[in-house]
Amino acid sequence: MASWEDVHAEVLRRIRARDWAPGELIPGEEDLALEFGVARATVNRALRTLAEAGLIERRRKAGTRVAALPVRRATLRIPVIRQEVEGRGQRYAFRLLRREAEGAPAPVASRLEIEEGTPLLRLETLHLADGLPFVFEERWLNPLVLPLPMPDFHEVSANEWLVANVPFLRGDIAFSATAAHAREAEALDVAPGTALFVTERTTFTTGAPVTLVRMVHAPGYRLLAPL
Amino acid sequence: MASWEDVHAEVLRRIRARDWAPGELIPGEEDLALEFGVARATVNRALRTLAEAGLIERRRKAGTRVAALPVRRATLRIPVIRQEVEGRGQRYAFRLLRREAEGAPAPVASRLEIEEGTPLLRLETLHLADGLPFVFEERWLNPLVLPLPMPDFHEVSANEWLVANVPFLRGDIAFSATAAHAREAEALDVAPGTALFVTERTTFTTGAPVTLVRMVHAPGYRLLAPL
DNA sequence: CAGTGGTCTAGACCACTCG
DNA sequence: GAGTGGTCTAGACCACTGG
Repeated sequence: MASWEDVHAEVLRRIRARDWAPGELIPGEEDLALEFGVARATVNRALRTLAEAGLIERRRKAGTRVAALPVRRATLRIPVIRQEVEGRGQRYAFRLLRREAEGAPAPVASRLEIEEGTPLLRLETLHLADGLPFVFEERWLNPLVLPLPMPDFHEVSANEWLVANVPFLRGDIAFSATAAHAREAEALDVAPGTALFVTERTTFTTGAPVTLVRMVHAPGYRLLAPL
Repeated sequence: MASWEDVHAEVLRRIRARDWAPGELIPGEEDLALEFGVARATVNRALRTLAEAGLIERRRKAGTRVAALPVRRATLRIPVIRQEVEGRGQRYAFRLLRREAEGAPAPVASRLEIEEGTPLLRLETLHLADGLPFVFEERWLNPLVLPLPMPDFHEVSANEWLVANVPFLRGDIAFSATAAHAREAEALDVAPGTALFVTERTTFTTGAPVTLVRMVHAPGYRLLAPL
């Protein structure tokens, strides 16, 4: 009866039971430590975890309050595609459809924060699950930041090689819906205009972009996260 | 030069610089504490944070390894729709389009883990940003778990009232793409078949379901998260 | 300027799991 | 069985910020 998880559970219970209402100030760490018979550090750990989950808000001097409108946080796990496919019990394979040097077109340059026309490596890859199209990937790579030797991406997918070999400092990921255009429709073997789920990622190292990738998923794809 | 964030930064640097390669065992907490001149608890905090981010893997007795294929974790912030709209600097409004008691159809019953035909409250809401359709929401509510007095959802949106008034134990959130069917197309004022981004959430308290909600976003919607 | 959370320390015991 | 991470404690100092 003295672990931070016990404290966490009890505080959570009181919030849910509305013993402590939304917006209300709850007792300080010192008081709770005394009440639960634990060290203050233990209470701190429990409350910090609750704050990270968005359920309470903490400010020095002002104390700790139950969040009025808790902003839920969901954590997405983003594995490499091979692991995602194998995790479903399916056989993974991929085909490199295209690989060529090309100057950055305007929309790509803008997203990667570089000049239009900067030399990039353009890859198109089709990922397969049990032999069926799973994801169509269109990728722009900055050759300047890639460690050598760089593979030709026929043996190892760019997706996996990058994750294992090119660290990045910052990046973002965006999800959206799109109507399949001709090339995507052909690759995924669906009718043009089909509604598809899209994942786009940009990553950067210090100052320089690493890659921009757009992954268009086969119909029926769902991205699921616990709340 | 002695905070857990310093240790965190230095370990991260070594991983990125490949001083410690993927899959490799790194020194134990005791050793690192000695090297950095801090207490073991400080090292522990730094390494625990890195493990939560998926960059290292820790096991008792086995030690700590650099993740071979780091499974990136992205944290999504999921605010209520009003906050999302206002956060864009737009004016929020909503219209309750439908509100009626109805038995759970099979797909809904299945997702909520209840019997088909169980009495539920069905709501349809259109959320507006600057007067334009933003999200079309179709919601199934379990009236049994709702605290009284229950509003009629004309003044307060179900979205917001639930977040503030009905705690839940577990739930999940899923994202996908869909082709707008007739009712969604009409509500959002788009052509039927338009590719739209969909968010679906289910939430449960102890044993009982709280709500199932499907939110169809207007075209162009992107869900963005830092990596 | 004083109260609250944020963090650090040194030491200890425990839990898990590899060999 | 022994080594490693997981956690707890008691005490201390610090940083931020509200009144």
